[in-house]
Amino acid sequence: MRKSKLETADTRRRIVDVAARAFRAKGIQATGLADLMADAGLSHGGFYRHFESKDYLVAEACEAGLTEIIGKLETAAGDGIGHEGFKAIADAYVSTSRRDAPADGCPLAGMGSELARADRQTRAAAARGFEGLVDILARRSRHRQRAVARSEAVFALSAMIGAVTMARIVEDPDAPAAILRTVKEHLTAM
Amino acid sequence: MRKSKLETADTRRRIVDVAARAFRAKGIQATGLADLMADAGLSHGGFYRHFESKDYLVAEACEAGLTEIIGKLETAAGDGIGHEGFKAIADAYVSTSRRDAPADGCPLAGMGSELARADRQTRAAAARGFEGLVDILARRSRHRQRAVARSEAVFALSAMIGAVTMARIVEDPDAPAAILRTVKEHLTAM
DNA sequence: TGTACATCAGTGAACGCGCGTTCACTGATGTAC
DNA sequence: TGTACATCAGTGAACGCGCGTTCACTGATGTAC
Repeated sequence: MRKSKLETADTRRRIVDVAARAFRAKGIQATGLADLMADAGLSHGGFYRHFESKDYLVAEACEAGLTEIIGKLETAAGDGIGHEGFKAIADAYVSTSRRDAPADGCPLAGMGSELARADRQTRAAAARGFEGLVDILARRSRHRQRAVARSEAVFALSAMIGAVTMARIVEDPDAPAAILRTVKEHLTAM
Repeated sequence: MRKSKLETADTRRRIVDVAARAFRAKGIQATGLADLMADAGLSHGGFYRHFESKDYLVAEACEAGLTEIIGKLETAAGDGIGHEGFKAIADAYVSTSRRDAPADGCPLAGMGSELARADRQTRAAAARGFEGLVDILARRSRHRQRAVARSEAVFALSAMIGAVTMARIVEDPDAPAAILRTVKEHLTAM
């Protein structure tokens, strides 16, 4: 049953991908390894051929999810190097479609409060992702001074994360859209 | 062993209090009923004399935590009816001491991503709390028009929730304070 | 007000269940000659 | 290049554990007369 090195690497990648989606959509604790492995087309016993423990996978999945969303947002910004790009990123992040698809969204919004209690490696990955997001925003700020641009980016990103989190909690069908629209307006006016 | 109605009501209140603190600090799923009951000075078997299920307690604890934080923030605002009050609330919410004491903090920041996956009752309680927080901010806005004041409050609160969540994730000992400081500056400048 | 009985708050053992993790096994892949 | 053996990816059953929930029991409280 041994698989080739290529297949092995592919399997590992598949597990991380599936996990990155599931953790964002269902939460870290609520996602069992057996379900994860089944989604990746494997039985659960093989998990430990690829990862030392669930925690190690969590850290990698967190990193992968953040890399993915950063890529998507940069694509959304297009060649918008200036403030147009900033607005495009905010628009893409704080969107109803993203709210309704947490599996494809930002790990910081999808599993924020769980990340605060995760182990060091996972928190470090999340922190790097946060920095990355701050960066792609700051580079497109209206402000020339780096410190000011970064400061604005940290504020904007905090609002974006908070808004998407809240939009996913609120029950009333109109409320989430209202929260997202409101935050988006303030962000584009920055 | 039957207890008086007064004692019964007191026990129930104690369980909700203990739960409201534990859920914010350790997360909903990570908090077991047995631990909770032990913290309240009881054995776990008696839980179902007070609540139909864990989910019912979660909803009540969420409501209690939000009522508590709203009260604290109004106290922090003092008689600051105007914009001074707004700044005082932002200051109290986005503070290092609050970051380091999630049990006493805001449920929306402490268990945000778990709330997004909670049942209808809990999400409704969280939504009411969000509205309450928006209200105490909006009432102290610089803006006269109600709609504008509310819009500003939604944006500010989103940033506050996101900032505290992120400040709890980030590893580097200086970074959380930097995030909170940055967001606070932008909020007070609103 | 006093008595007899029903109620029920709290105890502690037990339940089934799903979790993360381990393990013996299989057989294709990788490697050494 | 071909052969013999070691490696190890994946399987599926099993592990101990802690979870939410149930239950028989206890005795003090509440209630009906």
